[in-house]
Amino acid sequence: MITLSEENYLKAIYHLGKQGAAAVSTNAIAEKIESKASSVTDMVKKLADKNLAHYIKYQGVSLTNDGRLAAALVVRKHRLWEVFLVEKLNFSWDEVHDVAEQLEHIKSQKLVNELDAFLGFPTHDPHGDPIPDKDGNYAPIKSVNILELEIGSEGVLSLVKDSSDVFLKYLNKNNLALGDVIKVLDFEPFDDSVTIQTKNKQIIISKEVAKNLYLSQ
Amino acid sequence: MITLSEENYLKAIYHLGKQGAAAVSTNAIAEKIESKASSVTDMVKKLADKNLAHYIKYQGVSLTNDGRLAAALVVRKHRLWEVFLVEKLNFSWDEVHDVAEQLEHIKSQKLVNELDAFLGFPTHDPHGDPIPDKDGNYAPIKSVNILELEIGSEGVLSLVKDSSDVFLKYLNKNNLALGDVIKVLDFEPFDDSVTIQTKNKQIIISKEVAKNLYLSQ
DNA sequence: ATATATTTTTAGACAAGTCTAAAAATTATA
DNA sequence: TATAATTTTTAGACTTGTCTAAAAATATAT
Ligand SMILES: [Mn+2]
Ligand SMILES: [Mn+2]
Ligand SMILES: [Mn+2]
Ligand SMILES: [Mn+2]
Repeated sequence: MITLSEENYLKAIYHLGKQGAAAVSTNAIAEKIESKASSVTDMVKKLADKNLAHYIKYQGVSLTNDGRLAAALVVRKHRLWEVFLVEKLNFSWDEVHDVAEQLEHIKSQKLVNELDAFLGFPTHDPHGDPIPDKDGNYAPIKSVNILELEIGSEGVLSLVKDSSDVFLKYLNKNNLALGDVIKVLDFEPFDDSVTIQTKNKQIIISKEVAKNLYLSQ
Repeated sequence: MITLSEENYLKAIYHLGKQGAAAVSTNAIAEKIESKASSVTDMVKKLADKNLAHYIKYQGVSLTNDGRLAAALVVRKHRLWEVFLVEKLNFSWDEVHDVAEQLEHIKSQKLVNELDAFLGFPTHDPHGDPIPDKDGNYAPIKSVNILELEIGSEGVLSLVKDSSDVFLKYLNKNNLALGDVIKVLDFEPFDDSVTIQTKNKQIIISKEVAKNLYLSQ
């Protein structure tokens, strides 16, 4: 049995492991999970004892196959619940995260799979993140960050990397939503801001914002 | 903030308080919650400290208004989730309890109220139990136990008091479900068993079974 | 290569929730 | 009403998950 706390650590390691090196550092986990390095060390030992993580003192952590599957299944639940909240319960995309953080820990195979079916087997959550299947797999992400595009190129906004409500409210305020067609008009060398066009309107977005927007096609 | 454990104790006291005396005994709570009397004593002190329960040493426990509302809201969530699982996710009535035990602790006002609306403001759960509203109130139960009826009287099965999967599977096996029209044909004095008719079929049910079946109209 | 800064681990403490065993209070019985 | 049985509480211990402060290891900079 994997506890709620263990699940949160597995998920943190899973996410940190994606965007970076093979081994994840104690401090990185502590920051992500808003705890302290010493707590992470303790927990990581437990995960290693349960064969969910590889751990070498001072060398960082990585997930075993079992650990990665367990983490992916938590992420699967998180994202399916987010879809449920938005599609069925009138939540907006900036309201779902905290509730999904609770719902992702509910233990019931049948519940997850029936929920998946009820939602029509969605492939992405309301923020464009892919939903792992029961084996923890998902289709590779094909969208590319705005900063890597050429001037004049166009695409559909299909993933926002930051799912914090502050960022999502910013997007709401600027009338930007998943599915919008966006055209890159200019890159400003001074501050790396980007001018984009969407819905016949031009707006300038900062580098920090651009870093979180991914277009496809 | 009320913890998960505190919610479970509140619920136990709430349920025990209904079908009996004003003050609930330590042992009764321990049995219901499958813990030990000493654990109950500890927890009950905490509930009293938080003004959720009235507690006098050796004299038992009862809920304050705050405690009763908190308990009713947990019960509300439990029953709404049971309806969701049966109506939307193809669970049968003997599969919902354990999952609802987890879901009832999810904290989100919006979630509960949107779920309620999504389900069409149901008044009863899949076992016929009433669903409290946001103020913890529900319409008084008007159904009456089979053992209290006269021979020849007829009614609709509208509440099963025992929601354990063993009992519900027994009902499934005997093709008895909520909404069935049932007629009382005979009471056997020897063992208090009851002969009933439903769907043009006669069956004999034991006293233990009859105690859990409530008919309305 | 050595000294300094940073990261990570260890040691020890604490809160929540639980348990067993013993003591105290209440209730039942003779 | 005195004694026995039962219930409830207390005392002390244990687990999980967390923290702070100090020690140890690793990384960085001269
Ligand atoms: Mn999320
Ligand atoms: Mn998301
Ligand atoms: Mn139930
Ligand atoms: Mn029920």
